[in-house]
Amino acid sequence: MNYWIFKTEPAECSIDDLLNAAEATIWEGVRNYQARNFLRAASFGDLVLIHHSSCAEVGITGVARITETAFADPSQFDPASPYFDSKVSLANPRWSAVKVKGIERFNRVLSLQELRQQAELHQMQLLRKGNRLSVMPITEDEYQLVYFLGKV
DNA sequence: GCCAACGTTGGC
DNA sequence: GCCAACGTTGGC
Repeated sequence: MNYWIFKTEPAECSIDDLLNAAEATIWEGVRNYQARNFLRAASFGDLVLIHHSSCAEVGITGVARITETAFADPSQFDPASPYFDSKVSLANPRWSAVKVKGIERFNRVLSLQELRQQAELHQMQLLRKGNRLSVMPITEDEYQLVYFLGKV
């Protein structure tokens, strides 16, 4: 079992969107090689902390689970998609997607400021200055602490 | 809206 | 393969 943090702009796909979706939600549009490689490393059942970015209340808002491991991201082939990549073909896809299901919403949003106050979380990539990765691994201990804080 | 940090592109 | 220029991300 692995643990991850996925960033999302809530205007696009919030924790509530994930929780309200009848089916699993496709996590598409990742266009960074390092983030893509992390997506490919995700296993069925892995737990995912959902982080809201570029919004009024930035922070970790809940938990989701990987329900389908990496497959070719369909949006890379779709000229109508903002994630379209003209350099790929069906025979030579470049980008991957996974599917996730929302599990639960935290009782409050865990801000970056609050997370930074936890000495045990200082190693988290999410908290590094200038961090831009949208898919990041997290240790089990870090996950457990964040989950605890979110449910207080 | 500012701007630091970072990834990508492309000329050489 | 170097590196400057450029575009994007994302917190604040």
